[in-house]
Amino acid sequence: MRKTKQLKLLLNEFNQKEDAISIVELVNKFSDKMNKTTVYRILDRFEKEGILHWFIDNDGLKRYAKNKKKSNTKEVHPHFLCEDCGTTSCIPINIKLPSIPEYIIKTSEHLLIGQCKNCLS
Amino acid sequence: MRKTKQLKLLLNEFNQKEDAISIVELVNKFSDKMNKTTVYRILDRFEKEGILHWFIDNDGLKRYAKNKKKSNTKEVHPHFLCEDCGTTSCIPINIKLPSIPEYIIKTSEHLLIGQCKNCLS
DNA sequence: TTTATAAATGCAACTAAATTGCAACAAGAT
DNA sequence: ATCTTGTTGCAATTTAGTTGCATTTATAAA
Repeated sequence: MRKTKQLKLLLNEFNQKEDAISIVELVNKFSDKMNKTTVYRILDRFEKEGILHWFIDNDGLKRYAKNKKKSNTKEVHPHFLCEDCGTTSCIPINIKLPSIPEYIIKTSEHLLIGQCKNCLS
Repeated sequence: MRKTKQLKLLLNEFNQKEDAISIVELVNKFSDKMNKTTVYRILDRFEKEGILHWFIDNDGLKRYAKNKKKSNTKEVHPHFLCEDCGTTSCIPINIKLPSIPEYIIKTSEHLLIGQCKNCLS
């Protein structure tokens, strides 16, 4: 991966804050710095490289967040969406998956919705 | 709610099969029977009435499924998506939610992805 | 330092899901 | 049978995401 200006800007964004960021948010924020197509493509590359992972939030928007460890193995963890401030973040815990007879579960997505610590005070 | 022809068609569809159905699927299936806007609006009404509930699948598409009990209280249960046949269905079990310090969890969405019983045989 | 080249970007056009406003229609109450 | 208003159809619009292609640029090699 070439270290382009655009790539550095996006990488920096994810290093600044831990939260999951929607593509739309990034496209808007950097609309004067890079083309929206570029945002999509860089995020796609980051995901393939194991730097970011993504999930679909309850609005149907794709959100990206940093991976804790640089590994290709996708760690299953829930994401938390604060109804008040809209912040979405990774929750570093394990969800105990039920085993369902006659079904094979390969992966899963978990979105917890409520109020975050900032909005509770 | 008026019992229109279009409403009956959609209601019947959900009574026929238990699976969660994407709006896109319904719009296509009934393209000669009703306008796509009508599909969206009827589903919206069904949800408000507590007949259906919805969730976003991993493609970002909205899917609707029948509620077990006619109640406004949203029951939390996981949904299962079969990677092979694309079938998406409600799994009638309880997911044990972790309690996260300083967070309040009001509701949650769980999407399990793998192979369903039909595709395993 | 210059050159070559493949990766990356910008742009414009496009697809597809979902929404909106408004006129026309029809369910069902009176 | 008529009236009222909930409901539908239609066309236009919004928004997320994708694609093809020409241009640019990071970086490795000369």
